[in-house]
Amino acid sequence: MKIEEISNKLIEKGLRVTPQRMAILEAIIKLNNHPTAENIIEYIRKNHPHISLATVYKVLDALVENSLIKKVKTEKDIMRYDALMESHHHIYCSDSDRIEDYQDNELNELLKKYFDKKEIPNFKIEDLKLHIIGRFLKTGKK
Amino acid sequence: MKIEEISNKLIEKGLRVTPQRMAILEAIIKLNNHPTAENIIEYIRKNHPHISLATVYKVLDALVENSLIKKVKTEKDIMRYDALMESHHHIYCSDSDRIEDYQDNELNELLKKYFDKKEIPNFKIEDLKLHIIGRFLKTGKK
DNA sequence: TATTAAAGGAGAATTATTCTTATTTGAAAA
DNA sequence: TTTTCAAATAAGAATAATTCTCCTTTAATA
Ligand SMILES: [Mn+2]
Ligand SMILES: [Mn+2]
Ligand SMILES: [Zn+2]
Ligand SMILES: [Zn+2]
Repeated sequence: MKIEEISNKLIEKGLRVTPQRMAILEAIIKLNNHPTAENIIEYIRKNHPHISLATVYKVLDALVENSLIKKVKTEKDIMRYDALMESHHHIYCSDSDRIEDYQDNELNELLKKYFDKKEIPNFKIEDLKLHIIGRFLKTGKK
Repeated sequence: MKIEEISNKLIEKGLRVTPQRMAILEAIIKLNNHPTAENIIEYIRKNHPHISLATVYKVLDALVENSLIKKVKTEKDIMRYDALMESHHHIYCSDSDRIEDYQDNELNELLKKYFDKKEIPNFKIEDLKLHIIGRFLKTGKK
């Protein structure tokens, strides 16, 4: 992803392009593995050592608010963020904090078809996210 | 659920039966809608006004540790708990904090069959939880 | 009833996040 | 280009959910 593509994302949403926003959005995209605010700050400080914690949190909120990133659900007291905006699923490792994306159109269609047929009374489905929980096998660990 | 059933759950796990544990486990079962620690304390204080916050958190941990309750994933900085231990899915309301259980064996079998066929490389699935996100319709609101 | 490891209570500490307020800055307008 | 100013950032204080520490109480066993 080029730097210009990142600033275009901000411009499209009517957000001012600032070095902080560029760095944070770039960090989430580059880090790629559902980083925490802490992970993002650590990454950014290499090139941008003076960024403020409060700015990071405010920028993250603004990016979520403007649909440039998403929050990831966890059962920990730490928020994680995701730059992949297409609706997708997650693989959760049950003995570490690793979270991987899982994109599978066949599954999406299977689910869509299922809930077209079997409606939930008084409920309008907007999104379906499967949490796939289990263990990564040690062979050839990523 | 009778009071004796609740103490039996504790005894089966080798946990000592204390009034605090009874009250907390009963609260989660009775409240039924994925309460927060705060919700639980508020409920319990009616009959048990002197329980300590620290105790509530410690008991919740012990109950999770011993598989008597589960943590519920949210994208908020507040933990929620669930007394329904069978593997099940959740309906998340996108404009409130409401979370409802969704139990559907047909869906479970569909998913199981799907992932028996389509394996994820180097990954052993232990559980599948669908997050159904959307809106409850106002008609006959619960 | 006595014993004792386990559990609870109280309040301080921690920590992720939010707030406040002064300062700076991106970008539109002149 | 310079001016303007709403919007954004920095810094540190505040907040709030949760955890910790340390002392007291108690459930279960003998
Ligand atoms: Mn918090
Ligand atoms: Mn917290
Ligand atoms: Zn993702
Ligand atoms: Zn549930």
